[in-house]
Amino acid sequence: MYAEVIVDIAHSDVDKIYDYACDDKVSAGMRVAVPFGRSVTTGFVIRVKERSALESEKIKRILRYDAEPALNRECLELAEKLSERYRCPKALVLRLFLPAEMRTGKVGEATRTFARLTAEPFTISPRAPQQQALVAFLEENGEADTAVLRQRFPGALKALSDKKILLFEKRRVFRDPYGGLEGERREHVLTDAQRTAVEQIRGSSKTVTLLHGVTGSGKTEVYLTLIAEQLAAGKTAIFLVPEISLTPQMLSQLRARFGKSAAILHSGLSAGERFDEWRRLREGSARIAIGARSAVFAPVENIGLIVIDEEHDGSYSSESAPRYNTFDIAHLRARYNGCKLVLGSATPSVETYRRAKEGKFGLVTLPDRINRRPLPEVRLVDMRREVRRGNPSCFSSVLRDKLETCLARGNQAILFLNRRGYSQTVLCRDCGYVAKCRDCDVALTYHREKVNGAERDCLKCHYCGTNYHMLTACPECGGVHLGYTGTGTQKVVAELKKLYPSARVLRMDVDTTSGKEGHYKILKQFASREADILVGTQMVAKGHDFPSVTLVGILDADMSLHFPDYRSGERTFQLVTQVAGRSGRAEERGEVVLQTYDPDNYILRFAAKYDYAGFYEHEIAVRAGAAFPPFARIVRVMVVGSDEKEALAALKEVYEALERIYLKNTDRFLFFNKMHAPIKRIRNKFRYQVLMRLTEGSLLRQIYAVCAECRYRDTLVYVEENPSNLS
DNA sequence: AGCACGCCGACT
DNA sequence: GTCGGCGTGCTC
Repeated sequence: MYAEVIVDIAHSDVDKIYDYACDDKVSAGMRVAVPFGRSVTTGFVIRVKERSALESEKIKRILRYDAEPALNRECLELAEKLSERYRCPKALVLRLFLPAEMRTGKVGEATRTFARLTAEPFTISPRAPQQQALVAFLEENGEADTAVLRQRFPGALKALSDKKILLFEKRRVFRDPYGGLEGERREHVLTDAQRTAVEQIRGSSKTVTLLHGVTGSGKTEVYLTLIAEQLAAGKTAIFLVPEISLTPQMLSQLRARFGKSAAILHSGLSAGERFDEWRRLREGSARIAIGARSAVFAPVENIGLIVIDEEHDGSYSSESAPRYNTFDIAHLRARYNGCKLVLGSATPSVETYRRAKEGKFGLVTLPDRINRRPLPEVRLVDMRREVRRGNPSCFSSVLRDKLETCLARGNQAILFLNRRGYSQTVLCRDCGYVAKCRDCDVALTYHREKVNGAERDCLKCHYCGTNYHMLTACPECGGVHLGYTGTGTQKVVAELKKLYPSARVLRMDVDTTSGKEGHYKILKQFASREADILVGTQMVAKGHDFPSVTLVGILDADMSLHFPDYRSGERTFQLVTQVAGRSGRAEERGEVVLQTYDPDNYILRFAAKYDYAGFYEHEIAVRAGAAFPPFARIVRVMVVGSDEKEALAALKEVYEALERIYLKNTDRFLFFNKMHAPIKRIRNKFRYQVLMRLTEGSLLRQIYAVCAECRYRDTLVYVEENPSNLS
């Protein structure tokens, strides 16, 4: 027998099939160890065959193989498609299907030792109550984990073991990442609207259905009902959420509902736990995979439903090779399994909503919050008038009034500002110098933090993370008149403390949420009312449910509006709607103050009225008029390298190859040019781009092929489709 | 990815 | 004369 093997080396030179001799126990999908060159490598069997076309003296033998296949038929076919589609080595795609722990081999199977009583007769001294108790415990339970026994009956375990009264057995166990996270089981009563939604999705003839429900409309209950149905029918399910939504509350809710049939794959797990969750799915003892983007590759078979919650969320696109899109993978898997794919959002992406309106996707709507609770009222505040009235602070007088009322009533408030640090930039008022990072073409942000009670200030690069000492004088002209522009979350907190010394303020941004449970700690503190005001960046906008929050302040709604990106309007609408949705989720009606320098902006106007349909109609007309996606495709080829000369050579080569495509197909191009990337350098790597706008996608294959050909020692060339970030 | 082979510069 | 630089090419 011969096995066709892909070696687990992510390099295009070795991205081909190698034949190895093997015995008949080897099957497709298995991981194998093979001699390769003069070393031994891991590989994946993609096919087994009777004979090989190669001369037999060239063929080596498989050294070792796993007991059972790690990858099923579906994974192998999907991997093949994806490596074609993204023009990347098959090894790179195959890795997506396996937990990283499996490759590094650092994690083994966990074992526990279980003890039971011997069948031989024995007696125990009445003077040893611990030993008596342990024996009684085992008589009742049959057997028990020695770790438990050691803890409950200290000392007795060793004594009984020495007397040969106990028999031990070592067994493989799955690590349980939820230690004590049992959550309480509760009734799941659907509202009429939810029941109708469930029926509509169930009855739809379409593979993909968009569940468009306003914030607080109870979409999660709809997903869970549909998932439970599939489990009852003996099928499996995949439930995808943005990483940040995997809060302990959500996990315990899922655990309470689905018990151990749910496997949760998230970044907070230890390597061993993640590995075991993956194995429980592969072996079928867990049948729902819940997790962020990468869980779309979960090793489940016979899928009955795939859900992508918060469908519009940017975290569903992979930022590193292979740059896959979660929806594409989910769609392929749904079609392979003949099951439904549900996309849920209060603010669907324009692209998704368009496909739903055109009838390509089913469309199901939850127009009201649960129990018809009203959405919070949004007040647009014109910050230009505040400035004219002599209020230079980042809080309008309206916001201050409402904050005072909110605090006086014992409620909580959330203030949202999408900029971390204290001030955005530091500049010299004498010569105009702006502090910049040494390794990036980026202005530094001023940070002022309390560390162990002492104020510490520094300059931080938000692209590479480097810290610099704060300036005392301008390095260019020696001037000492330094100025600060742009307010960040740290400054907001400082101002709040000045205005309301007794208010307890928490800050949530990447600087306060380090560590694997960083988010959770802050959210828990706020939920248990250890603080009155939560100040944060966009991470405060996502799906949290704080019943006491009755006021949301959006300090600078224009920030994301003026990003040089065709999706900035869409993103602003989503952000404003999502963060506004945090207000008034319980009995008391919520309020939102939306501060802007552009109060007539249509995006903000529609967001203030929660008018998604209005926003969509306007936005789609703008996109059609300007020939932007979904009416065109933006393709950016990035050339990134630390050697400027080599990067430029790569740019020249790839540009010339792309130009040949362009010249043959000018009718399909709306734009074609090469240039510096807007940020010319990040982490000391020079960045260039070829930017294209195409009328349709048929040339993409050629573009990917051209980039795959362009190989340099130290320069990366890659393709981005409709990039969400053009920096 | 490794690792060998192979062809040109400064050294005991 | 040799040691060693890393460009090029191969691994079933």
